[in-house]
Amino acid sequence: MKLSAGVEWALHCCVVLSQSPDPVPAARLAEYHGVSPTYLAKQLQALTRAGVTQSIQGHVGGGYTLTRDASEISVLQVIEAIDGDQSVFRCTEIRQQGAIPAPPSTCVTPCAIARAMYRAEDAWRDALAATSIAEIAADVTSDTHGTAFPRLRKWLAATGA
Amino acid sequence: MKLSAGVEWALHCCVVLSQSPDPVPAARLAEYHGVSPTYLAKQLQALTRAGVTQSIQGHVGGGYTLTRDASEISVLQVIEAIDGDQSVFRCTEIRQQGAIPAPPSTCVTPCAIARAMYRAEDAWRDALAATSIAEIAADVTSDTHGTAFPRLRKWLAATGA
DNA sequence: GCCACCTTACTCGGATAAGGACTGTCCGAGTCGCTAAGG
DNA sequence: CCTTAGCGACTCGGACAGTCCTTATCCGAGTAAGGTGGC
Repeated sequence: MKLSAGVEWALHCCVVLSQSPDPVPAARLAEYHGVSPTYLAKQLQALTRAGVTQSIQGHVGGGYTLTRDASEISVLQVIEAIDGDQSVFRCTEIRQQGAIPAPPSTCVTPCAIARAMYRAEDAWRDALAATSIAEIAADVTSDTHGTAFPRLRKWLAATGA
Repeated sequence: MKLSAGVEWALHCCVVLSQSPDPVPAARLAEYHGVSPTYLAKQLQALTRAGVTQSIQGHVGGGYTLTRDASEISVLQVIEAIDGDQSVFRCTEIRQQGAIPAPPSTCVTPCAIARAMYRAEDAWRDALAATSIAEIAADVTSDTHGTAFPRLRKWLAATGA
């Protein structure tokens, strides 16, 4: 089990976008992070489809912006935008197959194994839903002693002009 | 992101093994669950490598048994045996790449994004580690009003004899 | 001088190949019980 | 009748293809600004 690399990229992009009032083009985000521009574009499109970001097409000052304040965007929303909102564990109901299949009447609730997996998954989702992009940005600020984002904004303004 | 189907199989097999004092061959487990015998064998071998099960080779009464009481085997141990114990989220340290790389001196700790992901993952692992195979077996018993395991043991004895 | 049109440059968007992991399979290695021959 | 060597059947174990999804890429669709020609 592994999480798509695009999730990491998308999260970093959301943090960057939270620091820029102006739209930022996909190519600029890719250049800033040193990743594939075309593949990053795919992730940004997914974010837009999920309503996390919005895009301004055509027009020189175009690019991507967040649709709402960074404090209103959770890490979980970004992950589900990229990776899908389907469950990590998928019960195939093998209890209803094989030599001694369980009668459907006893299968109105998920099997005990699936319940345990779903419980753990809920704990995972809760933790991710409780963390917002704004909180991560605040952590980055304290990690870098406030140096990261001013430099970022300066770079964005320089390349944008 | 998705969890291997082998994880579900392995969990079901552990529950079955917890109900059988005698070794159960891989082919019998596959027949009981209605899954591919050869692929299930692969999962059982992984469980043995991880020390969750032990195998008795040769000799007609051979097969797999649990290495310890089902209450001492957590769901997490089974998952890690099949799927590996590597982290779901893998930080590629893109903060140190691109246009404005972070100096390594500020990267002694994981970046804020990775920390958030690891926190959520710890919550997931904690929930899985807190659930044992014995608890799942107890849930199955109550789900089926105590009918499932007697029938299972009878079937195992019948086909084994 | 003013307006409308066209060209242009820039941006996103979806459809299209390559690589790797999960899925599924096969045959060889190992071990104990049974059989049969010899003492 | 007892012992022992050989045979056989059954089991696990690791090495080998097929298929789906992730990764990576390309070209087309859309938009607004700026220039140009006409009125």
